[in-house]
Amino acid sequence: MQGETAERILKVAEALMIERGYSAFSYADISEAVEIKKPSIHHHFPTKAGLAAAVLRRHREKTIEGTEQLDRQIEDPRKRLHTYVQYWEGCIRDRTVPFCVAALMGAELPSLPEEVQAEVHLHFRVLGDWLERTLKAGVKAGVIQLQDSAATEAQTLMAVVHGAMLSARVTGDCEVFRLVTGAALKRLASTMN
Amino acid sequence: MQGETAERILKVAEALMIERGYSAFSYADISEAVEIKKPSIHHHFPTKAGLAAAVLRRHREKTIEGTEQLDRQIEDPRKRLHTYVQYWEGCIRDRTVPFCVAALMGAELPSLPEEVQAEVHLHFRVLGDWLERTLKAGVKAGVIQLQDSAATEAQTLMAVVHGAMLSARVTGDCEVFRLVTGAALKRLASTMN
DNA sequence: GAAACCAAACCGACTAGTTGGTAGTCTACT
DNA sequence: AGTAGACTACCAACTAGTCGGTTTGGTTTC
Repeated sequence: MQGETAERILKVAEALMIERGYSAFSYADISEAVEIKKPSIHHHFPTKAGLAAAVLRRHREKTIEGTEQLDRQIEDPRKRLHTYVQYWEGCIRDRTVPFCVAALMGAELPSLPEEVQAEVHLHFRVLGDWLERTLKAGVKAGVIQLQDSAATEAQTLMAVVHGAMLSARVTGDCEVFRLVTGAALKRLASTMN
Repeated sequence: MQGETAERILKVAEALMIERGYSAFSYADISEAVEIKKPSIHHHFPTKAGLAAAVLRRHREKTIEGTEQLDRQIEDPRKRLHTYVQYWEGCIRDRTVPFCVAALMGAELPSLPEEVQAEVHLHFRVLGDWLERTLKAGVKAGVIQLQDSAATEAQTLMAVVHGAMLSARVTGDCEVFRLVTGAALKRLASTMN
């Protein structure tokens, strides 16, 4: 769909958005990192809102791709959730992706352009749906037990992951993420497992 | 400690920070809302970083005051936690304080001035400590049961609250906050209660 | 195979508006 | 007289975005 430069811009923009949020990153920052002049960025992404929306679209597509891969490759739904959480643990630990872009944009939601807001909404729905489906599959397979509705438990898991991310960012220590998400997953495990 | 105008500036600044985050609010915005010219704000708060730090300091003091009041007025530690969560539920529902300033600043942490970062760190420590103390008191009183260390459960509760706040902001619906935090508190309740 | 053409990529120079912050002045109250 | 609070008038730096023009690589046409 798009060239190599556009891809590099998207990657840098994502990193900057994760580090600083929407309003604290600028085309000048990207210009420096990509080693391309500012107007050239506008050539690829005419507006900042469009660029941010593109970053989130790409992130959502990767999320969908990733979860579908988990669905295919791992039979046990409980292990799928475990792998999903471990993925984030790795990203936070090695500081490559220390936060979820969509979650960060969610925190800033009211001040975002509508087109960006829409992408954030979509990501939360997509992720919530996958978690709920996976929890239900786990119950069916007898490896997960729920104390509330699957919808509520899915929202809880999402909240725990996002909240633990936040705590990890603030403390600068991935350990709190590991402990908190680990406890949440343990609680979902069926007793006979 | 400070005059009435300074207090009004702090209130408006807090509201703006909650709505937009650190870098997306400006002295011009405050100027408009407080109906005072921009340089007059600098008279009270010379730098933006100092103003933000003051907002967080005030927020932390109110948090400490509030939790101490809970400790005094409510005997049952489980009910103290319940009241704490209900307080936020009310704030989110009536849209007066739809998010925790410190949590939002935490999300933006890497791009914040050091003096603001320090205040964010403090808030997370203060809140985490109170939650842990209260959980331990609940165990002692036999109204709370823990499946992990008090420290981990405290961090979990904090993560759940922050994550649920985020989901409520993104969905624009307080209900998800109620459901998720409600489930978390229910899980802590001792069986014989 | 060279000439002509084209679209995409790129860039220097610029705009209008905003940012946090400063200097100096005026006024009201102690 | 001194001080706190507010003001007008600035500033340099930065913001997203525009303009017109150049370079580039590939495709068509003769």
